Amino acid sequence: MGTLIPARTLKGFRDYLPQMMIPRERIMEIARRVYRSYGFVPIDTPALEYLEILAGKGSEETDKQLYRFQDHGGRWVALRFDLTVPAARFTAQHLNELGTPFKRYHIAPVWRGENTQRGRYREFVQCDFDTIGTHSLTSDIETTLVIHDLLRAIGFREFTIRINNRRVLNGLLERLGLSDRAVLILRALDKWGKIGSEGVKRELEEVAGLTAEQAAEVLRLTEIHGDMDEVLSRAERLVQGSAVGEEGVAELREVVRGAVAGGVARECLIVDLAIARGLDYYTGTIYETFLAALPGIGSVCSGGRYDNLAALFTTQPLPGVGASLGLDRLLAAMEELGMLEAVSTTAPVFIVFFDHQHRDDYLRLAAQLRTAGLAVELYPEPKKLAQQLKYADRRGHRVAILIGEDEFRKGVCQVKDLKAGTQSEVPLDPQCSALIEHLQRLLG
RNA sequence: GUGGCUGUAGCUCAGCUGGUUAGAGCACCAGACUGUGGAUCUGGGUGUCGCGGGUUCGAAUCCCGUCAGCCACCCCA
Repeated sequence: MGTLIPARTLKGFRDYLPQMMIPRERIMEIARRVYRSYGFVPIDTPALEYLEILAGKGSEETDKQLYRFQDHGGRWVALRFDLTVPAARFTAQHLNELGTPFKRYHIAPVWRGENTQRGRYREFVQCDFDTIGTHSLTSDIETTLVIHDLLRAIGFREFTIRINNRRVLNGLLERLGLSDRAVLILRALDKWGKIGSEGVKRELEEVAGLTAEQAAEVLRLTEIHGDMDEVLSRAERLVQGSAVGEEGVAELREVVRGAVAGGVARECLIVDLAIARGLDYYTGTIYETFLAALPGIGSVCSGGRYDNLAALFTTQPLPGVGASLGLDRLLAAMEELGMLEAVSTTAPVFIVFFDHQHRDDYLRLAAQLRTAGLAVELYPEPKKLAQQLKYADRRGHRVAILIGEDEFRKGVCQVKDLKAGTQSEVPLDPQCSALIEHLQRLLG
């Protein structure tokens, strides 16, 4: 008798049980459907890349979080920490076959060796979509529309897409002569929602070394709230004199107007001059999306515009814009909000197994129903009826079909609605057309 | 990565300052009910007290280490 190996998973890595995997796949399917409805096309890339492809591409922080090691051939390799850098490499490598603008989506796991927390894992799935190879703000607008459609399709009504433009921030900092400290300032500013004006002011002065007057100027960004048009005009005054800043405000105005014209509900869209996060490569529009019911979990869909994604891989400039839905974080939120139905079956129809003599009949019936597009599970053995029904009920099957000796003799079947508890007798013709019709009506 | 909290049954937890065979509710399994689930009743504990070591006559309880989860920082999806 050997020693058992403890069954366990690594910190930040998880198993997915059916009741988790079913909604997970459902959301991935929704994301695919929404992306495709805008003409985005799927791609995939390897999980593992040459280290030099990934190292130093995000921020200092993502560099630290990079899983890296030598492979069996002595090559230095790393697991991708996002899908954007691999997309840059991919686009540079296949540019001639792709042509621009290139709209791709990519749903795949990424890895970051950081400390874990609720909604924060070391392996998680991102659902990216990007439009590469165009400067047009139409694509920024479309990105907003996709985020909006996506969250609505998943079932959210109350969420806010916070939108800003890096140029607005850069313009303001330029005007204040603080461009060299942009990173520190944006980092401090970004904490506003958490530590408040006083906290940000302190950090601006102590960490970024701003004077009290400069800090106050920067903080004015956070004081601008309310109506979008009002926010935009005030932003305009704030950056007055800076060409970059004025350009940023103009872009922001155009994107917001376009998004509303394209169908984004006004209450879902907020111009928030204080959002600054995102990886260092963003240069224009930036997006963050928060759930009204659970803002604490962080942004569930972030992104932005970058001027030159693939500068390190090709001399050809490749601007682009896109965003990424954090599937695992979103699911953690939905679980906390009780939005996940406890279903652990993928087949709405359940066939009770009465009698071994009739196995072929059950198999034939199941096949006919599947041909009609219905997902059907046949219980594998003639256990007690009560147990089979209990099993079907627990799993979340919607209807059970009962055919025993009596039914076979009469040429009918019992169709039991497991949710309503009602049952009706349906004739069994050779094509099962009456049954199929009945089931389709029952299942909507 | 830094600091803190937690870890007892499938789940939520109780188990006082160390003391005999480790408990509750829910869930689960079996039966009452060999053709009707969610209800009721009866029966069943389903457990390496996360793991390893130490202190002790004796450890779920105290100490150290480790693994994991959570919280804050950091950063981010």
